[in-house]
Amino acid sequence: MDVNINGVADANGQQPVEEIFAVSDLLDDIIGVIGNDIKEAMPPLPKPFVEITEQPHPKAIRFRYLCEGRSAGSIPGVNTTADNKTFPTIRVQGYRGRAVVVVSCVTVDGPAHKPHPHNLVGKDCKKGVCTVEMNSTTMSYSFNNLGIQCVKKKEVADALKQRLDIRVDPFRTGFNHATEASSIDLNAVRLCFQVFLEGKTTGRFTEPLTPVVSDVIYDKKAMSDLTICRLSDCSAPVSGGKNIIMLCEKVVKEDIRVRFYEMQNNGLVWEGNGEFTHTDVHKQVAISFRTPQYRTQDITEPVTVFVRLERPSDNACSESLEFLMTPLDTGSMLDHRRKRPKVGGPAAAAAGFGVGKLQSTHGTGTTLGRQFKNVDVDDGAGPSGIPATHGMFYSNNPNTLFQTQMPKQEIKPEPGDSPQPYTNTLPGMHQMPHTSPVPDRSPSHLAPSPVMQGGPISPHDGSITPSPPVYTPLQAPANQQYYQSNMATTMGSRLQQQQQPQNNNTNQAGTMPGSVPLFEPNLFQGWGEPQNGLEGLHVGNFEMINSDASMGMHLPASLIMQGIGGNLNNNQSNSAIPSMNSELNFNRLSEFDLERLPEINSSEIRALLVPNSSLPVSQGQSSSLQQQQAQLQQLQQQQELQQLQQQLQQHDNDEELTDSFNRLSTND
Amino acid sequence: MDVNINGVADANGQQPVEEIFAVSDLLDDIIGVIGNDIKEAMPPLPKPFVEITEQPHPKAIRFRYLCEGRSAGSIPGVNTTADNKTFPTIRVQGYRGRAVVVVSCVTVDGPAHKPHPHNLVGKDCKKGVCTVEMNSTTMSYSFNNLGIQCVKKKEVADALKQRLDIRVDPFRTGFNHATEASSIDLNAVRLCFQVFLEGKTTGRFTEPLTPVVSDVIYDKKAMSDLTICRLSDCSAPVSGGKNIIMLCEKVVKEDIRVRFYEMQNNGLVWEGNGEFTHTDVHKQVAISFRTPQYRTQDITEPVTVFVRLERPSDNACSESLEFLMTPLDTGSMLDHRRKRPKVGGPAAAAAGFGVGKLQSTHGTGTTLGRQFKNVDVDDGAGPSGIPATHGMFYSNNPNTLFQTQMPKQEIKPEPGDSPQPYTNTLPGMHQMPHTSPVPDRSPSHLAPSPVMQGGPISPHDGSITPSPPVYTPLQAPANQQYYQSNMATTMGSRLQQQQQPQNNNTNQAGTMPGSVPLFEPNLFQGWGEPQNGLEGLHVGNFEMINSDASMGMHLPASLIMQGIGGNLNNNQSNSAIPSMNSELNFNRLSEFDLERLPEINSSEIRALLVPNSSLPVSQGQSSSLQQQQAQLQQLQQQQELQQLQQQLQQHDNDEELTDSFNRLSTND
DNA sequence: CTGGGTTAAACCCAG
DNA sequence: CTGGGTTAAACCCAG
Repeated sequence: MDVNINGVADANGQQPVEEIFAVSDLLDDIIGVIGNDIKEAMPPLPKPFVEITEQPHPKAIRFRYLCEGRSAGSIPGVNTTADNKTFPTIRVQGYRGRAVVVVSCVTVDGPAHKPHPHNLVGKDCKKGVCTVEMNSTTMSYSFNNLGIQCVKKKEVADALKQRLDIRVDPFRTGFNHATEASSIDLNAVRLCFQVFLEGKTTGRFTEPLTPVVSDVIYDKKAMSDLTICRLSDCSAPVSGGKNIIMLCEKVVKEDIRVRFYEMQNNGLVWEGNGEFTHTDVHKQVAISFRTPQYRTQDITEPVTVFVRLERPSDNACSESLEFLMTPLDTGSMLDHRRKRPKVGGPAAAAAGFGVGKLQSTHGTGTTLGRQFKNVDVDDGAGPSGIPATHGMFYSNNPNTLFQTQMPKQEIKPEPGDSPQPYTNTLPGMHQMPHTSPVPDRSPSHLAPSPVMQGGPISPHDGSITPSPPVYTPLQAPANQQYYQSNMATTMGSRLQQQQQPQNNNTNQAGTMPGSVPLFEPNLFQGWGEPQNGLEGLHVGNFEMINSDASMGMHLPASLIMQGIGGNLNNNQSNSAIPSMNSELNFNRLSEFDLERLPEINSSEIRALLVPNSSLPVSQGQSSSLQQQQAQLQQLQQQQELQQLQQQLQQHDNDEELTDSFNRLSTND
Repeated sequence: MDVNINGVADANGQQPVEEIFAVSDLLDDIIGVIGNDIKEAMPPLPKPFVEITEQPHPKAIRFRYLCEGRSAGSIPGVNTTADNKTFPTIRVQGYRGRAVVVVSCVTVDGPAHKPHPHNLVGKDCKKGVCTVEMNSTTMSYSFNNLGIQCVKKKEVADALKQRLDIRVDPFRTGFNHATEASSIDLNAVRLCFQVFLEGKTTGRFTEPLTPVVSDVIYDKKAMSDLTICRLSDCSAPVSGGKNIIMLCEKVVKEDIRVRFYEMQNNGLVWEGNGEFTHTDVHKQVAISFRTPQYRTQDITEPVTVFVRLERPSDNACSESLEFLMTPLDTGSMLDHRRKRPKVGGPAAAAAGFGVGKLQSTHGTGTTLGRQFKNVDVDDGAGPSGIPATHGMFYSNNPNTLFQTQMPKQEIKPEPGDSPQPYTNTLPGMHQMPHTSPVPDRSPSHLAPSPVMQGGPISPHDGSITPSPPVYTPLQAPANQQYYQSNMATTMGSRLQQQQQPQNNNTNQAGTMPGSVPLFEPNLFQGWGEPQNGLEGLHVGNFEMINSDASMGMHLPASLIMQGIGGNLNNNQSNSAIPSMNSELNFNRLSEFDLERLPEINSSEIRALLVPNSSLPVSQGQSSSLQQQQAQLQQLQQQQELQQLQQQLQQHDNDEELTDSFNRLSTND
């Protein structure tokens, strides 16, 4: 096993970060030297853990249905930009050596995240989960082709049954939730990363680390931002009551507000709501409302205020548009008719003082009010002109963009929703309010050694993400850490995130008091299954986790593989090989066909590879030529569902399944 | 067989109509006396025919999917009102006696209307077709529970296969169109009525009449009218260019126009279009546009014009709203600020002269512009205030409402699209431009005999629909008959309709030169099937047409049944029985179970009753627990489709099917 | 091929 | 239960 003594981090961070680098590097090296040999001899020793160094982007992709018959795209990293694409990335801390990662979708709600029926699809994905071997030197992996293929409601049970079959249930929640598909939010998932380290036997990945879940990924389709597309008018008299139609992206008529407000010296000096009932919301995409009365009727010049959409349920809001409150005495406006008013920017230009003639003097016929669509994350200079993060309007800060983009379901602040650090740790990272510090856990290798940088596995491996996160906590006021820094600058939000409670990571230490006992020795073993026999099963390719053969496998932790070629057994040579070459080797690994691997000699495994179409649930769903009456069909579907549910709930008692497992575990 | 000599029609029509009554009644009686005995001996004799006395309402119901698991509703008659519900009704002319009707959906395009995959569901419907025995005295039937259950695109082929199986293909078009499901308009159907008269053998309905198709029925869901819901403003300066947002029902952005126009003394004096591109159409339900310049800038008082939506592809249009063109010199408007302008009605009240203040002085916060939704057909006093049918604006006539409500597909004028007479015929009825007159075909019994009126089968049987049709031809200018009367009154539009070419009815006479040979002796026999043997098959219940046993039946015309109870064999007694009683008996007829009928002794028929799930097409569509890759699944679906298509196209060569038919036809 | 708008299919609320 | 609005699932266009 290769030990990298190069502990000097790249000078790309602030001073405190670099100090950490040195310490963590040292610890890491020690672990690296001592290595696996002593790990098992000393169980209570600091355990390696997984961290997410680049979170998936919360809403960059649309979930795709299987029927769409196309790539589901690749989830980008949250810090992705046009010229620097990033991807969800994890790293194992406190360990060097071979390791495989199984990525699957889990439900948003934690801490016991349930298997989510949606499937991961892409290069290394089979049966809805992604399985790869990490770069065993950088101990990092960047998932650059992970798409989310959504299942339809009717197929939730089937999908979860499949997950059960491959025994992917990171938090051992079981599959009872398959019973009530409607309870599962199909518009949001988290990625769950389960890392398995190579154990005593070469090629067998028997040592599970605590699974780590990502931030929430929302279906871009389901979740449209609050967006004002157009206003029929950008001005109204101070007296209020002017009828205005606003075109917007999809809103929920019972949960939307048109808010007017005025800022002065970064302070809120007035606010008022557009008046409308929910019958005034047209097809979810337009609102006709009457303007509120301004705080005073006594103005002689137009006053610039702002309008935006707000969603009461989660305090989300749209970008703010400028809006002109005009004096009551409109007689003077004739003077302004042909000249642009001085106040305001483009909004004022289109304000028109209520006289159509003015608007007709500029504009091309396609501009009406202002149009904002697909407001870019990088658009720091938003049109609102509101100072970043102040009072109730902090979310106009581009850094808080994601805060304004929550799904329509009421979202309650939850520790797991807090942003994860997307990069290295800081001293306070493990000092969560509700968990004990872990003194012997230290981050290591915040930057890869020069020889590894831009290495073959992933271009983003080991790069300390240089750009700041562009989001802030979902519910800032509910966040204890939030007030530690009221700097909304890059550094500020970065610090803030790094000091967030790390609910998903708090359980990394198996010995941590009060934490969920995720490190019980038999945690990742099957439920109620005998453990004997499995140790002796050699599949020869970790790819097997994704093949049908693994369906009968009893421990997701038992990722059993042999080295294929010298590359992956020898980290040193791996890192020295030109990137293309080693990448190809790595890829080829996942393309191996079970049939072509001579190492496999278990006919039992092959037996399991035949599709289990004999299960009653797969029958009867066939749509035959006879059109069935609706009642009959529904009855059948209910029966199928019940059967499926029984399988999911009572799989331990299911003779067929148990038999398969028993046959497998007593084999080889 | 009963002969009704009572030939005096009810005096509910115009004079010319009554004259026809007398003639047709006489002929009808002759036919009734001579009866079936001589019919076959003298083929060219006047043949009985079917007429639709009440058309189905073109857009009253929404097609429902099977999966919606609910009643699909009942298609009302076109003349239905709140206190006088009507239903699609047919009548057989020139015949008295037992007859059954098979109703099925056919495609809109004629004259060779193809079987439409959508299914009829309701009381007497099975396998997607409705089969009832008519009242053998009134020779009329009112279908009061006919719903349309739509099939999804993917199941078009299956649905058509089922129609093939029950041999319902009124115009013998075959089922090749199942190959290209996308070519079938799933948002519109026609009802096709196939009447079979009792032949020589009692209870066997072997004499098909020419099938008759109804007017088009559109899916209410798919076809929203052009409707202006709101305008952000109802006035604009004569200079034009004022930005206005209009909220509307779903429109197609490439096929919509906002038309302004001015009427004076029933003449069009100005028109102009709202300026917008299709990026200004917001989510199909809102349009932001700029007002056109008025014909003159030189006005001192506001001028009332109209706005409406127009769909160029089919010249459909919405109701018209009033709109105020305001003088350029807005200085004077200060004088008007607190008083309502004299011109115009409600639109003027909301006009506001471009000053928000005015609007705020009235209105309640929920009214903005004007709202028009679900404009009722009976709303003769529309808000447009435009005189009926004049110049290009004839379609503001409430009588032309349906003209404004065509589906978005480009609709070309087609003879078959012309409205059918919903009641009795006029002298010119058969004198179509492109078909020869049929001298020996006469309508008969336009009104039932007094004893039958309000009879047991349907309360609407025999009533000469008293109210006028409320629609006009789809493409009035393209209609030759249109200009024969420029009265847009009730009588006028009625006359006009009655003089329409009757494409669907032109083929009623089998001897008509140039017409499709619909009365070839073997027209309704199976394709390429031997005809022998079938005559001898007694099923005992015409219900069999809807049972699986009939799948093997070879002639849709061979509706073979025996009388059940004395009622139906004796028309006289039937008509004398209290309505409930005979209706119940009639209903019970359709509830008979095959198993309970002792008459049946054909094991072959029973063999056919097992679902043909062994067909390859019904397999493989099962969604198994194994999530298949999209490509694989698509491939399989294609294969299934191909198999199905082969069955549909080459069913004559299909051994399995042919074998069934042969077994059936050589049996009993 | 992708992103993303639109239609067709399901679902479900309110009367 | 009905009518009919809304969501979820498919489809498909434009770049």
